[in-house]
Amino acid sequence: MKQEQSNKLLLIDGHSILNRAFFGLPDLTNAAGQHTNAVYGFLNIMFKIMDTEKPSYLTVAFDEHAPTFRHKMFAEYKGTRKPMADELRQQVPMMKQMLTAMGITVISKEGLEADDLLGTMARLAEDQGMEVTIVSGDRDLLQLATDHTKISIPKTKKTGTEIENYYAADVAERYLVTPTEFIDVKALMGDTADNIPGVPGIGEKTATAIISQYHSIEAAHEAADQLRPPRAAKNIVEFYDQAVMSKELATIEVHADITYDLQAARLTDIFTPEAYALCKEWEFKNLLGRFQIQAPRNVAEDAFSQAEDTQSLTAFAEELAKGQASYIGLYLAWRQRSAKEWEDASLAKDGDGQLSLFTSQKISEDACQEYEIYGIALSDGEKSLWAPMDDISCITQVLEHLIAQGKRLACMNVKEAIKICTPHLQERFLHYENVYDVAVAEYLLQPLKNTYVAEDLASEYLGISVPGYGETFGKRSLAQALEEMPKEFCSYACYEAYICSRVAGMQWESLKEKQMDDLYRDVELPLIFTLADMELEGIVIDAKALEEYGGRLMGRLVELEQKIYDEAGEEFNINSPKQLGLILFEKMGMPGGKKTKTGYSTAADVLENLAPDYPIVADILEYRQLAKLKSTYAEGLSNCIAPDGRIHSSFQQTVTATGRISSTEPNLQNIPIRMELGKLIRKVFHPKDGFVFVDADYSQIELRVLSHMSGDQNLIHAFLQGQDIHRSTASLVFHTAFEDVTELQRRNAKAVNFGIVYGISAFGLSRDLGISKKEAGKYIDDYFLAYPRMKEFLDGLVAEGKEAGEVKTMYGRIRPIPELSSSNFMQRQFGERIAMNSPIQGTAADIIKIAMVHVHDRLQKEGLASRLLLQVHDELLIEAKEEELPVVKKILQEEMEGAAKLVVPLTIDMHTGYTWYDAK
DNA sequence: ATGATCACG
DNA sequence: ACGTACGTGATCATC
Repeated sequence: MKQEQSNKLLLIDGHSILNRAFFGLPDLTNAAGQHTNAVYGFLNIMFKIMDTEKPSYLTVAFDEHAPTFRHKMFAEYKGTRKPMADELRQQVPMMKQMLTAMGITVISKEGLEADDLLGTMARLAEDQGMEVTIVSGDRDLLQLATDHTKISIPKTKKTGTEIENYYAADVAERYLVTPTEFIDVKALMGDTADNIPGVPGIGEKTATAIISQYHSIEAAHEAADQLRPPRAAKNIVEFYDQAVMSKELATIEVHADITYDLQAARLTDIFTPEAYALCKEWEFKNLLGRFQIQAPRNVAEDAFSQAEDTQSLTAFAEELAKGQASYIGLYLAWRQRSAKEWEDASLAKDGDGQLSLFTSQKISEDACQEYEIYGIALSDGEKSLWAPMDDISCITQVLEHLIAQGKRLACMNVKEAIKICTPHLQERFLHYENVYDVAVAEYLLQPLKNTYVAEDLASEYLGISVPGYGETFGKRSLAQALEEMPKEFCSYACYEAYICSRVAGMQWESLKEKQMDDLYRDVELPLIFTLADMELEGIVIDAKALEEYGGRLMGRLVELEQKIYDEAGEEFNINSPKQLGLILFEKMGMPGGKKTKTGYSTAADVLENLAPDYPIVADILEYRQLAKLKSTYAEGLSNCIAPDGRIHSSFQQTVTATGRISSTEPNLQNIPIRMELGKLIRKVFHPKDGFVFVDADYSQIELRVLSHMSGDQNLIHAFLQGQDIHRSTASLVFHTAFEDVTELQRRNAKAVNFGIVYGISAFGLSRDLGISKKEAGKYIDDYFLAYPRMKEFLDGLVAEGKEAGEVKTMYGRIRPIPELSSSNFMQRQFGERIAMNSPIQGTAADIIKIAMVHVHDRLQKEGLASRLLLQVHDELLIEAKEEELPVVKKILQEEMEGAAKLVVPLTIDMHTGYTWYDAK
């Protein structure tokens, strides 16, 4: 950023602004669990002022010891003096680190408050003819305002940050006293937060009135007999010494004994690579745009060579193969066609008879049909190379060659590489041993990150800054980027390969340190292959049946819509919660269950309470249900059917905080089952000809995991006896003989069991059961009496979470919990529930992942045609060849139940059928 | 882009 | 005094 020459000095009251930012912004944390909101807010305020002021000099002043600046900070915070919040304290050194990285002068001095530093520097600078701006959230600084020193006070408002500016004249206008007199006003009225006693009985109004007339405490004292409120007059005399002392305390030092080298505070470019790296690390994505940094040159640009043809690529690859590097970074560029493009392609080809290209058979023969390949980047951790290439066989040739040399391929997305490189019927040349997924490994180390991209890894592991895809290419697709910015594209691809190759080894060491190397090697990495095959396989959908289903919904929806309009007396958008709320609660005057920030809540549980009294509500509920089924499932699924007649959902391995996998485009993990009408959707999921579905789901896996991890004998006993677990809980909690447990008792006990797994809270349980919080609390107490080890275990998890900042599953998967160190009670409470839930949910997730890998590998090893298609958290769906049915069932039973050795047995329920509906 | 709602485990 | 059950993703409306 080019600085205009000016004689402007910007001074920032560091702690004050940091504090402002901290309380003005919601708690932000980065993936590493660091709190960042204050630093982020500070930078925003600083940039905003710099943009308008364009100063040539800048200095930030801090108090020497953070706790000594306690004062005004918490004055606005209910007047109580708490220790500085931990989340804020942590950010003080971070802020200084950022400022230092930006080359900004940071000043602090033992025994001096920031106020005194600011005052002194301002005077020094003004004496040298500078224009000074002091930024602070503290109005006490107004006493420093002159004709050449401006006090800027940022205000965080809804619309953004607004800044109030005060020169001496502005102070006089706003407060009716001069900046110097402002001291006397404060001395009279006092300030508890600052330990300034003031004069009793004199508040802001009286103080201002007195000083604006007499201009100083001394003068007011002399004229005490004329002072207006008699009580003030009396007290000014009686407490005169105290008033004088207060004035001394309130006065900011402007001649402090410091050396301040103005020239050293001259601004150069603050957008340095170091600052950029910090912005990346702390995830200040909005600020990155301010940095002009292009691909940094510290990775030796000239090391990148560009190959135009396959031959030179092969030559380079051979060269790489001879090298010593144990990891070869790999970056495959691909673009998955959208459903729309498939549609267009099919239509276009329809006329000239090439539709067969997109039939199911063709695709299963050569899954690469799905991709457009643009090229490949390779790196050995020193040199990198990008080779444009659209023929997958050239790529596989090179990779096979590298693998034959014993190299390991490290890349950002092994699953896609597998899908691209491994046509179904060919023997797979990518194996567990010769690939390494940098993103999946990073997910284990930092499971809370939103994205796993090379540039973040570069700054974390290598300390270098690389622009992200969007920074260079904006919203361009890969194809557009390659077309319009070939040079940058080359650089980008090369960097990605370079980073993967460099990071892999370091990351592996981190995994070992954190004792997650086994988890990675034995579970997550093999799982990549399992998921790739599941995605390639897809699941057959009966498109016609799906359309009929949608049609049926449509018919009823039209009826309901009209009925609702009639009942409401007008037409409106039933899908709009806002409009619906107005109709129900204002126009029709229903008793307002008020909720949500934006207005009335119209959520199902609210409407259900109204349904018995208002027929329209029942219709709306039915309408909602049908609309959901139609848009999300009937239409949503239909849009995802590939030309092969199947749906190829994506399974995400780096998304959830607990270690579960998730499913997208479409989500096949939330297909309706609870309501019969929704469950019917499952009839459109078919096995292919000659195959049959086998669906196996774990029975109570989370409670079994809990019984194992807690070691509670009562829970273990129930599982060992094969008892109905909710009935058993009811029996123990309600002191009822097992056989005499009522349905209601069982239902309540079931809710309690859920509560335990979720991280119990009386409120949550009471809401779920529709009972009072007190009753719910009693249930919980009784539960812990019945299961003595359970409280100990759950408290232990919370303690562990607080101690280590993270909790672990049985297999060592970690879940950081920054919420536990929050000063916000609710946040902390949330953290405690996470600490209780994550090890349980996560261990169950680990176990089914192990089962998936084992099932997948056995199907493969035993040469079966049956395939694993879906995972739904505690359930696996297999498409089994009919002849293989017995062996498939055996495999499922053995591998799912044998996936973990717990003190209680793991059991599954299994069903077969010719639709997913029938297999449940 | 965000919030509300609702589908699943 | 506060205001909550844990984990996801898709859709629609609204900003």
